[in-house]
Amino acid sequence: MTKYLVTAALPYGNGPLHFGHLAGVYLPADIFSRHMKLMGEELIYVSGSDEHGVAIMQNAQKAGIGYKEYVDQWHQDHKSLFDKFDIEFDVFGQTSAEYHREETLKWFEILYEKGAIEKQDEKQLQCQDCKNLLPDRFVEGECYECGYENARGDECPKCGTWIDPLKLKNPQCKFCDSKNIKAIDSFQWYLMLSKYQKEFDSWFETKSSWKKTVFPYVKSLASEGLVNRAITRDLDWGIDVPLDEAEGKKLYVWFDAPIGYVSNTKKLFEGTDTDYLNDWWLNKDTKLVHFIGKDNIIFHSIIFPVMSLVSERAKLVDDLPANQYLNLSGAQFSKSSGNSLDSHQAIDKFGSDALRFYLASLIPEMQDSNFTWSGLEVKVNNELANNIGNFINRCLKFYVKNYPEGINLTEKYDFFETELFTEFEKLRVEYQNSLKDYQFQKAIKALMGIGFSANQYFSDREPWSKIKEDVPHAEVTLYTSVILVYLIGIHFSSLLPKLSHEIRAHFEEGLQNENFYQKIYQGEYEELKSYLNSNPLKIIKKPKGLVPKIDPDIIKDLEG
RNA sequence: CGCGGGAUGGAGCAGUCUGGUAGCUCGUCGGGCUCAUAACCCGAAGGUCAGAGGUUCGAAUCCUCUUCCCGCAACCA
Repeated sequence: MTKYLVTAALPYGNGPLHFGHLAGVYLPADIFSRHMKLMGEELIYVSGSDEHGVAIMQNAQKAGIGYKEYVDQWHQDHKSLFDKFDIEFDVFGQTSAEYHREETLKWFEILYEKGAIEKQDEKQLQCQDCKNLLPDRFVEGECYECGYENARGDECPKCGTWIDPLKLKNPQCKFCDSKNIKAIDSFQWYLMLSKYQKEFDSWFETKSSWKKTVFPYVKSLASEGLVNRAITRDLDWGIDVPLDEAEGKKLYVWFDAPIGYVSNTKKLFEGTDTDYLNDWWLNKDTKLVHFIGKDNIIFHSIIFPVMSLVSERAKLVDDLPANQYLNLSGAQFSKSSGNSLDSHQAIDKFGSDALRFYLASLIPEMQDSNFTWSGLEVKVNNELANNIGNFINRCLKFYVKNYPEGINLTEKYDFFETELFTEFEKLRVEYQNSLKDYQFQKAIKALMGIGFSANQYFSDREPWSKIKEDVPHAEVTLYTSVILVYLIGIHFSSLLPKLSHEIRAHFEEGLQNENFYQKIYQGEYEELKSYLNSNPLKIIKKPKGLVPKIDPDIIKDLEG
């Protein structure tokens, strides 16, 4: 039995999450996970905070608090944002936790024993005033290619040259601004990716079906030869390198971060009979899917797979549905340049249905997409509210007004034999197949199509006039439409869980039961049929507009 | 010639792998309806698919070149 191990890139515990993170990673992974679970698949959705690295150290120092305290704050902040967005992880842990350290050390030890990790000497810059070692980003100077004065230690922003920090002219320490910098002899441990080129190539060949923003890119990188990477740093925040001669060195954040997927799974099953390795990470029936943004492709397609291959503590990734970027008004989200917005404020103002709907429609599957406030207004008001929200409202209100006790028509009418139902099934299958293929735009289109068919049916049959001259005709229309409302409610549960729940809440308890509607989600209607045979279809809650429209004035304010 | 992706009606996108009279959502215009959140339904206008060349009976779709946009190696979805 195939089971699904879904991971979402560990958010870095160093700042607020923005819509790009949500639309690119957490939302698609959440929709996918909810969908597969509803389809009856065994699936876990794993993520957690990524909490090591220099950037965190710097910002914690700036904030004047301890590292652990600092990352705990962001962990809580991210968690609460995910809650508001109805992003439902099975586990959301922390890489600063002890269980993660233990798992990471196991990986290191195995890789080290197998010769995949080697010590190499290297020159490093050290500030002679503050005594800090200065890895790439912590030194600035003059580019030796183009002469640009503020080149960073890794890349010259002007000419794009990949900088060797040792060759920078007039290097300056980013910690204390001192220019008294010397190259000293040092050493680090390297992950010897180049040793595994062959194994990597033959594995990666089998992934040609990955999307074209991923496969050709990785293939071209790999064909240039896998590059060994330093996986230790001279820092005082992180996991200690478990070697005698590595005093004062920590594992580099990018080494331990992906192991976080594994360690968080371990945490999830702690105290149960489930073995996180044999039942999940090493199970050949497990399908491993990493949801990530495009910047993360190399780690998830090359580095972590090679680590897994050698350590044999994880199977290799099966699917890598990496997304492009969601931009804000045409430019990347960036707090430092002011191109940002407060995700918490936004979700508090508009709610998860509206934002999930808009962001899902913006999931940058093949190319960068663009968030705008007016886009939110247009999308939510014109599509979700006018199509779906309005159909539910017009239908339920009319129904309750005329048939407060419900209708039972099964004696003379079979909804499941109608053309409308056939059309519904076609769209439902399209919707679900698209979700399974990570094609979220297509899925939404199919879902909207159901709303359109429903409105069309309702309008064509004019129950408002038929009810005066041909009551049975009107009854069929209303009865059918209310069934559609129920079905729409069920099928929204992966995309908009709140709205879905609110729709279902209008129906009697038996229909609200999760096991009951899950069958329907899967396209099995027997139980629904027998329910309808013996019960009138009754609305138990006074209908009201479920999808409130967004006030254009609020949007104007936000854009102003 | 560093690498990868992209360029399709006013806007946002699908179609490109597996060539055969250009499709979807929104917007616009005209009509209908009044159950409903000024919502819904019907119809119309509007593009020759970044540019040039080539292959072909036929190309948005394959090939070549050009232009422009985005991203790119280790903090950043």
